[in-house]
Amino acid sequence: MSRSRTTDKSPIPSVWTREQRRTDQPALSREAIVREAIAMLDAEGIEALSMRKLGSRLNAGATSLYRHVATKDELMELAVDEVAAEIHVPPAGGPDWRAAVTEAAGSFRTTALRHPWLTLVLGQAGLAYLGPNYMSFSERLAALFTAAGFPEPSRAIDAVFSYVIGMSTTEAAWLTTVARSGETESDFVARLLPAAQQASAGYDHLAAAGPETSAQAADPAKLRDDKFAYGLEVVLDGLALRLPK
Amino acid sequence: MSRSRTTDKSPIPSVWTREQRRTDQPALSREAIVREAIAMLDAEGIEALSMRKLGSRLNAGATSLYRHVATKDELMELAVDEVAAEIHVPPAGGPDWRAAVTEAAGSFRTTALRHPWLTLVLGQAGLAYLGPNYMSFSERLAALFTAAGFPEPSRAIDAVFSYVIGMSTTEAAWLTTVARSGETESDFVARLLPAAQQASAGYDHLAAAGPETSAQAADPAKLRDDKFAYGLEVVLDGLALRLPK
DNA sequence: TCCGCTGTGCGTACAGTGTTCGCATCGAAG
DNA sequence: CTTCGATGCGAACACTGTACGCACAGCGGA
Repeated sequence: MSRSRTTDKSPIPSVWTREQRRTDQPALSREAIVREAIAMLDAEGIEALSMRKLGSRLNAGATSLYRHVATKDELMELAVDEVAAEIHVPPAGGPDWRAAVTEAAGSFRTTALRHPWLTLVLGQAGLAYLGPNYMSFSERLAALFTAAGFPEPSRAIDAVFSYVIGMSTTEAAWLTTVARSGETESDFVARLLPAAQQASAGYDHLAAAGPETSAQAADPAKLRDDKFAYGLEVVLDGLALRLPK
Repeated sequence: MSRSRTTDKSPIPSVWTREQRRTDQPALSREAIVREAIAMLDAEGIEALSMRKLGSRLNAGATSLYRHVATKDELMELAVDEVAAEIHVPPAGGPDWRAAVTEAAGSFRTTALRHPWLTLVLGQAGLAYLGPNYMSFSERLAALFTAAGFPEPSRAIDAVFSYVIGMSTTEAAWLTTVARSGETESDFVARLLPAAQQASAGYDHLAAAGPETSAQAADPAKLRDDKFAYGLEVVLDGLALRLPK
């Protein structure tokens, strides 16, 4: 049933078969494990990832994974760092620092929404930000903000990216709940609307201020984009005031 | 071993004994369960909470809890809402909206740091923000921002509190890792310093911009306070620009 | 050719987890 | 006294992460 790399005590040990194995079933390796884990996390969510399922996806036993990864937590940190490589940060020194930061922030957000488990792990993670890709992400940010002329670049970065992380976390949680419902975001919003309105009955200011009008159920994704952009502009405006003129 | 409300088929059923039971061992109730769950979460962290342990803490079997709570996830949402009541929001209409928002933001942060599992659950939560306490928290915020004169109060709230949530999540994750180490924050920082410096070797801007100088290991808590306050000022400055003058 | 050695896979097992089910018990209502 | 709905709970199910020890493959040296 469970078969390892060798099909069955290969009768004719030739270079061909061995080559084929190498590419066809690339053995168990840290990279392959992390890659497959990310695929599972993206497809089925964080609570669906178990070492046993991951193992059988790789045609391996669950405990074989532990030869390449110390623990499941470590695997999660590796996954975080792998995904951190997807975040794009424009080169430092460009003419328009706001555009560059906006690009980096947006790239973080889309990455976090593409991998909705990212923020969850970041919220638990021991020291996920010590991984090479996350470090290089931080380094490029530092370069960007330093070149922009901020006297305390790390404080500026923390301000912007705390906002970005907070918003992305909230959005990712929302999208996960939507996904679990099996509906489209619009349908889910429409179905949730009465409950939300009932829950906010008696809260005058919430009802007046809230965006829970049915007109906006039309394109919730655009609404989220706008909300993110708005808050980001707010933070960047606040930061601009601190730039030595 | 495990004993229920009745000590042992009480021989003399009197009002006294019954009264005593009522107050002494307040039976299993949703409130008691949630309260004890929060105590466990605060004391031992989110991964230490299991239905069995919680049950035995309440002198009850694990499965008895399910009479009062549908599922563990639901219990977590109840815990979140319970804790949301601790967040203080000043009354709307005061003369200094910045001070009021600063107070609310700070109260959210200290609550999140007092219950480091809060942000974790918020990041997973289906619709935790529909609980009564969280709703009333949102309502008071809406009142505050509306009275301050913001044309789009919900956007302003989202901007500020995305920042607050992001920063609090990061801090809570950090504090959890520190707590797991069993050391004080200062000691942990000191011990981590060489590793961090080695990890950032070769990253020029990180080394220059980062706060990883040993001088600051002295009072890390104050450093965090300052960082939070700084970012909050940034966001509030950006928001102030949008206030109709 | 054989011998060990090292690295890798995995079957088994352990101590837990959330949750379901059916039975026992109990206080109050009729 | 009987009946009934609410409550507690022991046993069980299907999982989980992971430690341990055995099996075997490939390899460098004798």
